[in-house]
Amino acid sequence: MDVRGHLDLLLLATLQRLGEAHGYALIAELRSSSDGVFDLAEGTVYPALHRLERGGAVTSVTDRTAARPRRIYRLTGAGQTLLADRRTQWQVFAEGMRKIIGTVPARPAGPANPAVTW
Amino acid sequence: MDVRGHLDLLLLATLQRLGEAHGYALIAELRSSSDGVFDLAEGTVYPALHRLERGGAVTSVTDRTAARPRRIYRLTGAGQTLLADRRTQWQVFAEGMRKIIGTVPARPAGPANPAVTW
DNA sequence: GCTCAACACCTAGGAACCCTAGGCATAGGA
DNA sequence: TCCTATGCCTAGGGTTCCTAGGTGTTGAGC
Repeated sequence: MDVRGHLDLLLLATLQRLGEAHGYALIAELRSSSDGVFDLAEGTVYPALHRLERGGAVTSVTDRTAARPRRIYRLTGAGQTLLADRRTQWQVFAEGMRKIIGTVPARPAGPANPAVTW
Repeated sequence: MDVRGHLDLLLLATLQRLGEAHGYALIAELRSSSDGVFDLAEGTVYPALHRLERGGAVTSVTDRTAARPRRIYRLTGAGQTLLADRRTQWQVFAEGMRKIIGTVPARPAGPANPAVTW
Protein backbone atom coordinates (compact mmCIF):
# COMPACT_ATOMS: atom_id res chain seq x y z
CA MET A 1 0.00 0.00 0.00
CA ASP A 2 1.31 3.33 -1.08
CA VAL A 3 1.60 5.70 1.84
CA ARG A 4 2.58 8.74 -0.14
CA GLY A 5 2.16 11.86 1.92
CA HIS A 6 1.24 10.09 5.14
CA LEU A 7 4.37 8.24 6.11
CA ASP A 8 5.43 10.78 8.71
CA LEU A 9 2.08 10.58 10.43
CA LEU A 10 2.22 6.80 10.55
CA LEU A 11 5.71 6.78 12.00
CA LEU A 12 5.10 9.57 14.50
CA ALA A 13 1.83 8.09 15.72
CA THR A 14 3.39 4.67 16.15
CA LEU A 15 6.36 6.13 17.98
CA GLN A 16 4.04 7.97 20.29
CA ARG A 17 2.08 4.85 21.05
CA LEU A 18 5.18 2.75 21.68
CA GLY A 19 7.05 5.43 23.58
CA GLU A 20 10.24 4.43 21.86
CA ALA A 21 11.23 1.99 19.17
CA HIS A 22 13.90 1.12 16.67
CA GLY A 23 13.29 1.10 12.94
CA TYR A 24 12.78 -2.57 12.47
CA ALA A 25 10.29 -2.66 15.34
CA LEU A 26 8.37 0.23 13.80
CA ILE A 27 8.05 -1.67 10.57
CA ALA A 28 6.77 -4.76 12.37
CA GLU A 29 4.39 -2.74 14.51
CA LEU A 30 2.94 -0.89 11.53
CA ARG A 31 2.43 -4.15 9.70
CA SER A 32 0.69 -5.92 12.54
CA SER A 33 -1.33 -2.98 13.84
CA SER A 34 -2.69 -2.28 10.39
CA ASP A 35 -3.46 -5.94 9.75
CA GLY A 36 -1.00 -6.01 6.91
CA VAL A 37 -2.11 -2.88 5.15
CA PHE A 38 1.13 -1.04 5.79
CA ASP A 39 3.98 -3.36 4.96
CA LEU A 40 6.71 -0.82 4.49
CA ALA A 41 10.08 -1.50 2.96
CA GLU A 42 13.15 -0.72 5.01
CA GLY A 43 14.25 1.56 2.24
CA THR A 44 11.11 3.55 2.91
CA VAL A 45 11.33 3.73 6.68
CA TYR A 46 14.99 4.32 7.44
CA PRO A 47 15.39 7.36 5.21
CA ALA A 48 12.15 8.73 6.63
CA LEU A 49 13.44 8.36 10.18
CA HIS A 50 16.64 10.12 9.21
CA ARG A 51 14.61 12.89 7.65
CA LEU A 52 12.48 13.24 10.77
CA GLU A 53 15.58 13.33 12.92
CA ARG A 54 17.17 16.00 10.74
CA GLY A 55 13.94 17.95 11.10
CA GLY A 56 14.06 17.63 14.87
CA ALA A 57 10.88 15.60 15.29
CA VAL A 58 12.65 12.56 16.73
CA THR A 59 15.92 11.84 18.46
CA SER A 60 17.82 8.61 18.61
CA VAL A 61 20.33 6.83 20.78
CA THR A 62 22.26 3.73 19.89
CA ASP A 63 21.52 0.78 22.10
CA ARG A 64 24.63 -1.38 22.25
CA THR A 65 23.39 -3.66 24.98
CA ALA A 66 21.06 -5.48 22.60
CA ALA A 67 22.17 -8.52 20.67
CA ARG A 68 22.77 -6.22 17.77
CA PRO A 69 23.24 -2.46 17.90
CA ARG A 70 19.94 -0.70 17.44
CA ARG A 71 19.01 2.88 16.95
CA ILE A 72 16.25 3.73 19.37
CA TYR A 73 14.00 6.61 18.36
CA ARG A 74 11.68 8.70 20.42
CA LEU A 75 9.53 11.77 19.82
CA THR A 76 10.79 15.21 20.74
CA GLY A 77 8.55 18.04 21.85
CA ALA A 78 8.60 19.35 18.32
CA GLY A 79 7.67 15.86 17.20
CA GLN A 80 4.61 15.87 19.43
CA THR A 81 3.56 19.16 17.91
CA LEU A 82 4.20 17.92 14.42
CA LEU A 83 2.20 14.79 15.14
CA ALA A 84 -0.77 16.77 16.43
CA ASP A 85 -0.59 18.94 13.35
CA ARG A 86 -0.41 15.98 11.00
CA ARG A 87 -3.26 14.28 12.77
CA THR A 88 -5.47 17.31 12.24
CA GLN A 89 -4.43 17.49 8.62
CA TRP A 90 -5.34 13.86 8.17
CA GLN A 91 -8.76 14.36 9.65
CA VAL A 92 -9.48 17.33 7.43
CA PHE A 93 -8.22 15.38 4.46
CA ALA A 94 -10.20 12.23 5.25
CA GLU A 95 -13.34 14.25 5.82
CA GLY A 96 -12.82 16.00 2.49
CA MET A 97 -12.42 12.65 0.80
CA ARG A 98 -15.59 11.42 2.40
CA LYS A 99 -17.45 14.38 1.02
CA ILE A 100 -16.19 13.75 -2.46
CA ILE A 101 -16.31 10.00 -2.74
CA GLY A 102 -19.01 9.39 -0.17
CA THR A 103 -17.70 6.21 1.31
CA VAL A 104 -18.16 4.45 4.57
CA PRO A 105 -14.82 3.92 6.28
CA ALA A 106 -15.37 0.45 7.69
CA ARG A 107 -16.01 -2.44 5.41
CA PRO A 108 -15.39 -6.15 5.83
CA ALA A 109 -12.49 -7.22 3.73
CA GLY A 110 -13.71 -8.57 0.46
CA PRO A 111 -12.17 -9.73 -2.74
CA ALA A 112 -10.18 -7.00 -4.32
CA ASN A 113 -11.28 -5.64 -7.62
CA PRO A 114 -9.19 -6.78 -10.52
CA ALA A 115 -6.18 -4.60 -10.69
CA VAL A 116 -6.10 -2.20 -13.53
CA THR A 117 -2.59 -1.44 -14.53
CA TRP A 118 -1.38 0.68 -17.32
CA MET B 1 -4.40 20.59 0.94
CA ASP B 2 -1.96 18.17 -0.49
CA VAL B 3 -3.70 15.40 -2.39
CA ARG B 4 -0.66 13.25 -3.01
CA GLY B 5 -1.62 9.87 -4.30
CA HIS B 6 -5.35 10.47 -4.33
CA LEU B 7 -5.84 12.97 -7.10
CA ASP B 8 -7.05 10.38 -9.61
CA LEU B 9 -9.69 9.14 -7.22
CA LEU B 10 -10.95 12.67 -6.59
CA LEU B 11 -11.17 13.45 -10.28
CA LEU B 12 -12.73 10.16 -11.29
CA ALA B 13 -15.31 10.24 -8.52
CA THR B 14 -16.29 13.78 -9.34
CA LEU B 15 -16.54 12.98 -13.03
CA GLN B 16 -18.75 10.03 -12.22
CA ARG B 17 -21.03 12.14 -10.11
CA LEU B 18 -21.30 14.93 -12.68
CA GLY B 19 -21.58 12.65 -15.67
CA GLU B 20 -19.35 14.92 -17.64
CA ALA B 21 -17.38 18.07 -16.99
CA HIS B 22 -14.58 20.24 -18.22
CA GLY B 23 -11.43 20.84 -16.24
CA TYR B 24 -12.31 24.20 -14.82
CA ALA B 25 -15.68 22.92 -13.66
CA LEU B 26 -14.01 19.96 -11.97
CA ILE B 27 -11.79 22.32 -10.03
CA ALA B 28 -14.78 24.40 -8.93
CA GLU B 29 -16.81 21.32 -8.04
CA LEU B 30 -14.02 19.80 -5.98
CA ARG B 31 -13.55 23.06 -4.12
CA SER B 32 -17.20 23.53 -3.30
CA SER B 33 -18.08 19.90 -2.61
CA SER B 34 -15.19 19.56 -0.20
CA ASP B 35 -16.02 22.85 1.50
CA GLY B 36 -12.74 24.32 0.42
CA VAL B 37 -10.51 21.45 1.45
CA PHE B 38 -9.50 20.61 -2.08
CA ASP B 39 -8.59 23.83 -3.83
CA LEU B 40 -6.51 22.43 -6.64
CA ALA B 41 -4.28 24.43 -8.94
CA GLU B 42 -4.92 24.20 -12.65
CA GLY B 43 -1.37 23.02 -13.05
CA THR B 44 -2.35 20.08 -10.91
CA VAL B 45 -5.61 19.18 -12.59
CA TYR B 46 -4.97 19.59 -16.30
CA PRO B 47 -1.90 17.38 -16.46
CA ALA B 48 -3.75 14.80 -14.38
CA LEU B 49 -6.64 14.79 -16.84
CA HIS B 50 -4.21 14.36 -19.70
CA ARG B 51 -2.60 11.49 -17.89
CA LEU B 52 -5.95 9.86 -17.26
CA GLU B 53 -6.89 10.28 -20.89
CA ARG B 54 -3.61 8.80 -22.08
CA GLY B 55 -4.34 5.91 -19.77
CA GLY B 56 -7.80 5.42 -21.24
CA ALA B 57 -9.77 6.21 -18.10
CA VAL B 58 -11.46 9.25 -19.58
CA THR B 59 -12.22 10.59 -23.03
CA SER B 60 -12.79 14.13 -24.08
CA VAL B 61 -14.51 16.10 -26.79
CA THR B 62 -14.11 19.76 -27.52
CA ASP B 63 -17.22 21.81 -27.05
CA ARG B 64 -17.05 24.74 -29.43
CA THR B 65 -20.59 25.93 -28.83
CA ALA B 66 -19.65 27.44 -25.47
CA ALA B 67 -18.41 30.99 -25.11
CA ARG B 68 -14.93 29.58 -25.12
CA PRO B 69 -13.89 26.18 -26.37
CA ARG B 70 -13.96 23.65 -23.57
CA ARG B 71 -12.70 20.17 -23.30
CA ILE B 72 -15.47 18.00 -21.93
CA TYR B 73 -14.38 14.85 -20.14
CA ARG B 74 -16.29 11.74 -19.30
CA LEU B 75 -15.45 8.36 -17.80
CA THR B 76 -14.80 5.37 -20.01
CA GLY B 77 -15.59 1.79 -19.05
CA ALA B 78 -11.99 1.37 -18.00
CA GLY B 79 -12.36 4.54 -16.00
CA GLN B 80 -15.31 3.09 -14.11
CA THR B 81 -13.24 0.05 -13.29
CA LEU B 82 -10.30 2.17 -12.27
CA LEU B 83 -12.53 4.27 -10.07
CA ALA B 84 -13.96 1.23 -8.31
CA ASP B 85 -10.45 -0.04 -7.76
CA ARG B 86 -9.23 3.28 -6.39
CA ARG B 87 -12.25 3.53 -4.16
CA THR B 88 -11.47 0.17 -2.63
CA GLN B 89 -7.84 1.14 -2.21
CA TRP B 90 -8.88 4.30 -0.45
CA GLN B 91 -11.11 2.44 1.96
CA VAL B 92 -8.41 -0.05 2.80
CA PHE B 93 -5.98 2.78 3.25
CA ALA B 94 -8.30 4.89 5.41
CA GLU B 95 -9.16 1.90 7.54
CA GLY B 96 -5.46 1.18 8.01
CA MET B 97 -4.89 4.77 9.02
CA ARG B 98 -7.72 4.54 11.49
CA LYS B 99 -6.12 1.51 13.07
CA ILE B 100 -2.79 3.26 13.44
CA ILE B 101 -3.79 6.72 14.49
CA GLY B 102 -7.02 5.67 16.12
CA THR B 103 -9.46 8.20 14.81
CA VAL B 104 -12.56 7.94 12.73
CA PRO B 105 -13.41 10.79 10.43
CA ALA B 106 -16.40 12.45 12.02
CA ARG B 107 -19.65 12.06 10.20
CA PRO B 108 -22.57 14.36 10.84
CA ALA B 109 -25.80 12.72 11.84
CA GLY B 110 -28.13 12.55 8.89
CA PRO B 111 -29.09 10.37 5.99
CA ALA B 112 -27.02 7.28 5.61
CA ASN B 113 -24.15 7.47 3.25
CA PRO B 114 -25.06 6.74 -0.33
CA ALA B 115 -24.74 3.11 -1.09
CA VAL B 116 -21.48 2.13 -2.62
CA THR B 117 -21.78 -0.47 -5.28
CA TRP B 118 -18.92 -2.78 -6.04
C1' DG C 1 28.62 -28.17 10.51
C1' DC C 2 25.75 -25.99 7.23
C1' DT C 3 22.03 -23.36 5.58
C1' DC C 4 18.47 -20.33 5.81
C1' DA C 5 15.37 -17.11 7.93
C1' DA C 6 14.98 -13.37 10.90
C1' DC C 7 17.03 -9.39 12.81
C1' DA C 8 18.94 -4.74 12.05
C1' DC C 9 20.98 -1.20 9.76
C1' DC C 10 22.20 1.49 5.46
C1' DT C 11 22.37 4.14 0.63
C1' DA C 12 22.00 5.27 -4.40
C1' DG C 13 19.16 6.06 -7.92
C1' DG C 14 15.04 6.62 -10.21
C1' DA C 15 10.23 7.24 -10.92
C1' DA C 16 6.03 9.30 -9.84
C1' DC C 17 3.55 12.89 -8.63
C1' DC C 18 2.17 17.33 -7.64
C1' DC C 19 2.90 22.23 -7.31
C1' DT C 20 4.89 26.62 -8.68
C1' DA C 21 5.01 29.80 -12.01
C1' DG C 22 4.39 31.19 -15.66
C1' DG C 23 1.74 31.83 -20.60
C1' DC C 24 -2.39 32.57 -23.86
C1' DA C 25 -7.06 34.29 -24.86
C1' DT C 26 -11.96 36.14 -24.23
C1' DA C 27 -15.85 38.30 -21.75
C1' DG C 28 -17.86 41.25 -18.64
C1' DG C 29 -18.21 44.30 -14.71
C1' DA C 30 -16.26 48.35 -12.07
C1' DT D 1 -9.49 50.96 -19.00
C1' DC D 2 -8.36 47.59 -15.80
C1' DC D 3 -9.27 43.75 -13.29
C1' DT D 4 -11.50 39.50 -12.50
C1' DA D 5 -13.40 35.26 -13.94
C1' DT D 6 -13.42 31.80 -17.33
C1' DG D 7 -10.80 28.27 -19.67
C1' DC D 8 -6.96 26.06 -21.45
C1' DC D 9 -1.89 24.85 -21.40
C1' DT D 10 3.31 23.44 -20.25
C1' DA D 11 8.07 23.43 -18.26
C1' DG D 12 10.60 22.60 -14.49
C1' DG D 13 11.63 21.51 -9.97
C1' DG D 14 11.02 19.58 -5.35
C1' DT D 15 9.52 16.14 -2.42
C1' DT D 16 8.71 11.74 -1.43
C1' DC D 17 8.71 7.04 -1.77
C1' DC D 18 10.17 2.60 -3.64
C1' DT D 19 13.39 -0.56 -5.91
C1' DA D 20 17.38 -2.82 -5.47
C1' DG D 21 20.88 -3.57 -3.79
C1' DG D 22 24.65 -3.96 0.34
C1' DT D 23 26.58 -5.40 5.25
C1' DG D 24 26.77 -8.31 9.26
C1' DT D 25 24.82 -11.21 13.35
C1' DT D 26 21.96 -14.67 15.62
C1' DG D 27 19.52 -18.77 16.09
C1' DA D 28 16.82 -22.74 14.59
C1' DG D 29 16.47 -26.82 11.82
C1' DC D 30 18.51 -30.48 9.17
